[in-house]
Amino acid sequence: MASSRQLGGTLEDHLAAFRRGAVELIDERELEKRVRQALADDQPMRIKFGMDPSSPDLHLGHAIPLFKLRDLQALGHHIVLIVGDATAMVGDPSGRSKLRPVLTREQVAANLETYTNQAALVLDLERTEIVRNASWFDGMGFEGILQLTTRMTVAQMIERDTFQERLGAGEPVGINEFLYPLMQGWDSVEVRADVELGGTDQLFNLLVGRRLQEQDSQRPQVIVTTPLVNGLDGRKMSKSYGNAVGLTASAREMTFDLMRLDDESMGVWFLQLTRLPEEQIAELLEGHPRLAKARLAAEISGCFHGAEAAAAAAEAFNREVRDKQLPADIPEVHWDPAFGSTRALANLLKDVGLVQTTSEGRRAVDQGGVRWNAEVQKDPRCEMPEPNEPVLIQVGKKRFTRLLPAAPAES
RNA sequence: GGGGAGGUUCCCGAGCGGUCAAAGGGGUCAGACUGUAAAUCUGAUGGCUCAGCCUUCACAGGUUCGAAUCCUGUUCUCCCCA
Repeated sequence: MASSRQLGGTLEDHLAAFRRGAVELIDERELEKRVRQALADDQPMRIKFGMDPSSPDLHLGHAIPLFKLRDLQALGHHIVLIVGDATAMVGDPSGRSKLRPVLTREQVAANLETYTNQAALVLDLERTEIVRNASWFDGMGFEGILQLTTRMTVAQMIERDTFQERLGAGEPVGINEFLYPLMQGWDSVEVRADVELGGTDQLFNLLVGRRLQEQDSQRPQVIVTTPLVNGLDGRKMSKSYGNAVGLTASAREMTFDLMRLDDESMGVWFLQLTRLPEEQIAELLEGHPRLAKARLAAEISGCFHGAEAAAAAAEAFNREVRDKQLPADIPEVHWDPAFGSTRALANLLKDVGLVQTTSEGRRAVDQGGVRWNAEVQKDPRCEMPEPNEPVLIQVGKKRFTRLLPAAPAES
C-alpha cells in the first residue's frame, strides 16, 4: 500500500531536492545510485548535518542547509542533527583566518538550547534525530582520541587551505584545530551517515568523514555542500560583522534588513532561502529589482512569521523608508528631572537613550543629523527646555524617540 | 635549548623620546545622491562638566622635565637553527 511507504516522491524529486543550490555533490552518480536503492527498498537515507553551538545565535546563512534538510525530510528521509557540543569546544577552523578561542563546557551548554530552538524554526524536530556528539566523545578517553589521531597525517591535514594560508602568513594554527576535522568525520561513522550536508567551507571536514567511514568499512557518505551567502554588505555573513539577519529577527527586522541587500545577491538568496521554482526566480530577477527584493523579503519573512506579519512589515517599510513617514511605534520617554546636570542637547540625547555617549550625541548634532520636532539642531550645547508637549527627537534616519512631559508623580 | 621578529585605538596596519588620542585602509555613524539598495562623493569616528581635562598603544615596574616610542621582568604569537 502506498500509504505505508516511508519515502514519497519520484527519483527526480529526490535528486532535485539534493541538487537545488548545491555547490558540490560528491559524488553525483553515487548519490543517484543510493537514492534509487533507497526508493526501491523504501528505506529513508540517513542525512547528517552538524551544528556547533559556538555562538549564541543562528542567522539566515545557517538556514540554507536547514531548508534543504526540510525538503529532504518532507520526502521522507531521516535527518540526523548533530549538536556539536564536543566539537564546539575545539573550535572549527573552517573559514577562519584566526586561531579560535576554546569554548568552555558552560558556554557551549548555554548555547545549546537556543540552537535547537532556532533550528526548529525551519526543521520539524519531532521527526528529526538529535544527538550531541559529546555523547560519544566524552566516553572515548585518551586512548580513543589517540586512535583517532592516527588516522591522518600532518601532511594530509595541512593540505587544507585555511591551514595553508595561516601557515603561509605566519599565523598561529593550534594543534587542537587538527582534531576538529577528525571529530566531525568521526561523527559520520557514529551515525552511519549516508549523506552529509555542509557549507562549502566544510568540504575538508566532510571529506574526512568519507575517509574515516571507508576505514571502518562503511560506505562513504555522499557530500552536498551549500554556498555561504554573503551578508547584507557583501562580506561573508557573520554575527561579528553585524551584517547577518538572525533567525529570531522579527518580521520587521527581517524585511528592513533584506531590503538593504545588494541587487547582485538576490539570485542566490532566492535560490537558497526560498522554495520558489527556479523559473519563477529567473522571472522575478528580470523585473524591477525593487519588486524582486520586496518579494524576497516577503518570502523569507513570511516563512518565519507568516504572510500577514510579512505584509505588515512590508507596508511599514514602504511607509517609513520609501515615503519617509514616521514609524508606527516610536519609543516614548518621559522627561525625568534626573536627566543630567545639564540639559544640553547632546547630553539629553544620551539620557533619552538615542545615543550611547555624549560625544556621539555631540557629533550627531554637529553633523546635522539631529532633529527636534523636525527642526535640524546645530548646537550640541543648546539647552533644551523641559517639554510641555510631546517632542519628537530624531537622530539620523532611523532613530526616533518621543520625549513626553514628566510623568505625574507616583502616589 | 639557541637566535631573531613581533603584540598599537572595533578590525587590519603605520608610528619608534616631545608637534600622538596616535597616519592610511576597512567597518560604523552622519550628510548628499538613489529604486529600498549597491556603487560613488563629503564629514565624523576614546571619554567627559569640551578652546580644557581624563583614560588608551600586551602586563608590571624603571629611566626621563616628558614614553606607544628607551631599560628590566612577565606573558602571548611568529620565524630560523637544534
